[in-house]
Amino acid sequence: MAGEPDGDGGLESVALTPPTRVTRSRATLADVARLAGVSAKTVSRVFSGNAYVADQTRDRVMAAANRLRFRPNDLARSLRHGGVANTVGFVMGDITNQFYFQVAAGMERELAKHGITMILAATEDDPGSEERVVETLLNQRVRALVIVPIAADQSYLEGERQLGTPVICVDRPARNLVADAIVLRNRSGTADAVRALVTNGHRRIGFICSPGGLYTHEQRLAGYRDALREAGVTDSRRWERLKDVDGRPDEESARELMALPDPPTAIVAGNNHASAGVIRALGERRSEIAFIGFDDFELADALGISVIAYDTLEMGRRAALRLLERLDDPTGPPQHIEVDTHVIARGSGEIPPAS
Amino acid sequence: MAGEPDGDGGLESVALTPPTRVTRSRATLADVARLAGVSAKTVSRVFSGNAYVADQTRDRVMAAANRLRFRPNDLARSLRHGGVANTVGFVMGDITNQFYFQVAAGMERELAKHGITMILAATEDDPGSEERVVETLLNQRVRALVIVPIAADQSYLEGERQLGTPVICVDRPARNLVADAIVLRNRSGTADAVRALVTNGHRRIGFICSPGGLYTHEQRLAGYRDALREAGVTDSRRWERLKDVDGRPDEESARELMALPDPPTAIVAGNNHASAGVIRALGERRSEIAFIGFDDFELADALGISVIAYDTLEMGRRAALRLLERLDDPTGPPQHIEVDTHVIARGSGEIPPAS
DNA sequence: CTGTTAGCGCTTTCAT
DNA sequence: ATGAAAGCGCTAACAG
Repeated sequence: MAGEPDGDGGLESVALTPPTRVTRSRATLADVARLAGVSAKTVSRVFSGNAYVADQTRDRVMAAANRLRFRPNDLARSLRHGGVANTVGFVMGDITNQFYFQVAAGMERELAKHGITMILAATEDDPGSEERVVETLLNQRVRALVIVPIAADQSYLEGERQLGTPVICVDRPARNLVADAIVLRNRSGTADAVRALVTNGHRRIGFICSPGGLYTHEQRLAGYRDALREAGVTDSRRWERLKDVDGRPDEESARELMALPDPPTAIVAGNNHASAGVIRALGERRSEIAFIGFDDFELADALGISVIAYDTLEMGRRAALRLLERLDDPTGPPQHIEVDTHVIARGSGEIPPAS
Repeated sequence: MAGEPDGDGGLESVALTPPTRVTRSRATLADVARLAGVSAKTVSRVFSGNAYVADQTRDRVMAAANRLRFRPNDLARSLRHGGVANTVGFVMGDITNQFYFQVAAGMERELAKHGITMILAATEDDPGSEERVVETLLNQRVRALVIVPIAADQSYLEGERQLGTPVICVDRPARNLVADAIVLRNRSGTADAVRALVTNGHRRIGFICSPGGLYTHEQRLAGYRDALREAGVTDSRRWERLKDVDGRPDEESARELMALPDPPTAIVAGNNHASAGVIRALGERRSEIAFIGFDDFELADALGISVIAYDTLEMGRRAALRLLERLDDPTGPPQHIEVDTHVIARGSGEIPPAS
């Protein structure tokens, strides 16, 4: 029992710490202070950085800290410091959707620069779970919340906002809550694509997108209609296929359009799932019918597929920047920020109508 | 200025909330206790769930809590509870790589079932930043660490492990650290694909993959060689193109192979970047040369590209499960877990050699 | 069933 | 430049 089996004697007679505990527990500020022969506050000063500590004292503290593998406890630090952690919560929808993760990536990069870490949570696109998930994050005292709203209503967050927790919505605006929103240029972005097709001579242009009812999809549908109205096409409803309306998956919708007596000469997909469906449906006829899809995807360039693209990382970055501004100054009206979209011409969207 | 321009007046006179305080601060347990006329501990019991509290008392507490918008502070709770938070840290490499995010997704889903939240951090594939990033997480007292190792050595984590923080490595094993590892069946998975090509009559099979030096890529290369050796092909080195060896990007490597006097009749790509390069290089000749790529990708099915696939979510899930086991029982030897891979035949890999 | 006391690890006063 | 005491919000360990 006695005898210092681990040979840490020999140094400046540090018999201060108990010999050999079976489960060595983590060293605390006080442990370091004891070993260094200073007060806890001095150790605190060394680790907080911004304070006057004599170089010699600092060295002694650091030596003791390293020896004990001391690691400051951010939990305690945060608690003492107003009870707010140095974290930000991000509430995504379907966690396997890479769009959300790209947003998360953009956020993380920006937040990391400011020493803020990100806590992740997912609603799995279940409206009912949103409030519960948000609560988990709030209980962890995140400094701000970035969410992709899925519940019908975000008014439950009003109290938090008043308590000083900024809420930033991504991809869709919040409902019944004063919050900043970072969304895509959905409507005019889609209109741009349709206009390009019209310019190229197309008049019969299909629009395929499911599910309906989502903010983004509604906006894109509106953009599609805008452009066709401008072009004087009055019967565009005939070419619209929205799953919630007709209950058909996108691929089938595309086949259906192609089977019409006067099939569309061009098709626009409202998201990348719809794109996949259309591309499958087109099959060998990919070179006959023009196609543009909303959302870029891997290898789309290698395959010559034109898309309405945007910088997903940028969305996250903007969310993070807005959030940092809010932390600095919580006042001011909510901002509605649109992230730009642009049509990338890769071939499929430039196919002229077969005459 | 006055006059409620937006007309949200007229609703049920909601003057319950105090008029307008400039900075209302967050309610604490003590506040709730005071309002409910009970002790703090009783409120604590109500919110911890597992304790005997009279129904009537509970109701009174809940009423007070709701009135004050009370929200338990997990920071304080964790501090009191051994100073360990209910979080797990995940250290990814390049945060924009969707592979890592799929892993994160699988983890999140499993951890969420156990009420554990995930904190995210990225090394951006910079070996030098790994230790710093890990430190940030450890200071937040995560209960466990899941990392995609990038630094040359993980021995700096040995102390933490001894202190009871499990470390799980994903995609690559750790070096100089006792830690569980969840990796893909890289070697035999690649061999499977090459064997399928051989069975189909191919003998000249190219392998393209960059960068070299990574564990995963080395394993896959070894699998490729295994299968060719089995088939009695002795000059396979001629068909290998590894960026760190020849400094060429994958697409160029593929063109180079195709330009040989006796070009390969089949090509295997060692990761999805390499796949993109090969597909670009193949271009119109996609129907002549067989191709199989490691890593599945979006729309690969729609495009008829055969791949060596695996369940990325499963990787994350396995990491989470292993982690939960370790939390229960920190002892036991490190496990090396391989997640299965399988060849998905979609056409490109089944093209016979041109004779 | 409920309350009191003490303290988790740290930092903010205020001294010195 | 350093230290002592108090307390952030919560919960074990005891009472009662």
